[in-house]
Amino acid sequence: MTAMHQIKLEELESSQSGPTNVTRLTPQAVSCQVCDSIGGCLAKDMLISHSLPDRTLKTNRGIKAGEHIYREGDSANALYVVRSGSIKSYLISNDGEEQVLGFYLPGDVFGLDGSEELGWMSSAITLETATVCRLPIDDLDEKGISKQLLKLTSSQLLRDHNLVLMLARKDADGRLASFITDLSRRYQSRGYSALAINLSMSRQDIGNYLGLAVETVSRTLTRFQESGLISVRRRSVEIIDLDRLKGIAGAQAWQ
Amino acid sequence: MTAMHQIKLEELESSQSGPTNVTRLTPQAVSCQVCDSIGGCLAKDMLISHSLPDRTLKTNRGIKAGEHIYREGDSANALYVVRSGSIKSYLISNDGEEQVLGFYLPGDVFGLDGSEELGWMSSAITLETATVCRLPIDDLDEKGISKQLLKLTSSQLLRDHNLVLMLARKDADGRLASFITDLSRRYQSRGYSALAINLSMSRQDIGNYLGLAVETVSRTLTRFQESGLISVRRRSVEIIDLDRLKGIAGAQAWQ
DNA sequence: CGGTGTGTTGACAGGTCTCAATCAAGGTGG
DNA sequence: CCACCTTGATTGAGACCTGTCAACACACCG
Repeated sequence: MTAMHQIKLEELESSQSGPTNVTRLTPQAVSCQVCDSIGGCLAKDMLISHSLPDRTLKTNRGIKAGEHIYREGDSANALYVVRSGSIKSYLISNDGEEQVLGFYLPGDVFGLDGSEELGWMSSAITLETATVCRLPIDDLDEKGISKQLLKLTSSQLLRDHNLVLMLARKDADGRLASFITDLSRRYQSRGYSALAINLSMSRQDIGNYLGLAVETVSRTLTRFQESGLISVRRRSVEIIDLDRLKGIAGAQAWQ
Repeated sequence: MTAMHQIKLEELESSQSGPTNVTRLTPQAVSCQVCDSIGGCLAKDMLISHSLPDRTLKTNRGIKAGEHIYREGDSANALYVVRSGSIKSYLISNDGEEQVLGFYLPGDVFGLDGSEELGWMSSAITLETATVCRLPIDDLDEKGISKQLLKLTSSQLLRDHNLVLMLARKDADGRLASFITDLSRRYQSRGYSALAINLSMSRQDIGNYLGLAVETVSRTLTRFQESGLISVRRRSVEIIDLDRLKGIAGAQAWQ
């Protein structure tokens, strides 16, 4: 299982060690200290506050779109932080259907839903070229880190609870409005524009995530546009009336 | 915040220190070693494998129905294990609506969705007279326990993912069938009957949990009965055709 | 006995899914 | 360079499931 990841990383390295890597300014793996991540990094805070060795955090650059970071069942021996790009988390139910569980943006921690013994409960795949940092579990097993770990996992649980709240209580309009305003909020908190969003996921993925048919996603977005809420052209969404959109989004769990 | 719990426990103690407690064979707080819990106890395994002090685990007996174990926002300074009875976990969205997140049966660990800093993300309330064990976080912060912690939290995440899967992909029949077969499976694994279930939660709670109107819950259960799948009379459910019920329940995440 | 909370049953409207066709964009090979 | 195919996204029509509103039945309890 560990070998699988190693192979993946080696493939990446070799695929990047062509004539092009002469122009690369940063090596494939960089240390935490020199990370230029915008908007802070949970992992960095965690490492610094526990003065863990710098080797703990390795960054893998340029993972191509559609590559897996880990797969369901792999022995979960690390946590990950998104540095650039976006990641889709999903599971395959025992009847073979996919269920999208969430999307991770730069700064997000993912990979918490697994253990060495039971393996990961989900798979993680890049939606576009991405950079992720890897924190091996073995390096995290220091005294005093349990509380940090519970803080991370409870953030993930809050995320899931918001999804449950959405699926259980909202109609298609509320779900799409929540989805868009959530992306807007998260991008803004990372220093990006709050109103110009470039979707990295397909309508299929959005519908799957929100428990809606693709047709409903498409129709609802069109109706939002006709109502002057947003302007949408394929993967690019511009928010025109954020306040009204938030109103339609409605309830969420207290953050 | 911690005071709130202390008060609650003291109230419990005093409310039980009447003439009746003469007949009680066990004290209000018992140690982990003498626990007669059926079907194993995750907490016990955890304590023993890390040889934590016995004082770590205290049991609170006879919490009355409708009492809170903890509330949203309280500083999360402990994990809990159900010893008897059943617990409902829920949150209040920022528009004041309740969302039920899950039900915990004897042996289940709950209270993982919180941190000292951010507080609990949900509330936990007893659905009937219950006994729970309390594991203070401070006592869990030993070297080598991170993996155990991740195993517990990933179990909780699997639970949530199954709920998401259900809400996103299943119709009313599938949700109710899943709900019943899940209870059946969990009761069986704890040594209880797999076919005779006594629901501790109201139709309201079930509907809220499954994202359905109470009327739909009622109607669906009636239809299940008419189809010879189950026999239902108020809170007691008898499973007649478990295989067919599992067929209707359909997909779930791999356990 | 009435009151209250809980659960059941009925009628109806409406939102969403399914099935289908069409359109736009990108890639491939001749 | 263009025809062709593939994939993703949009739009339309109809059926069906589920929510809403309402009335009623049942158990529990003062």
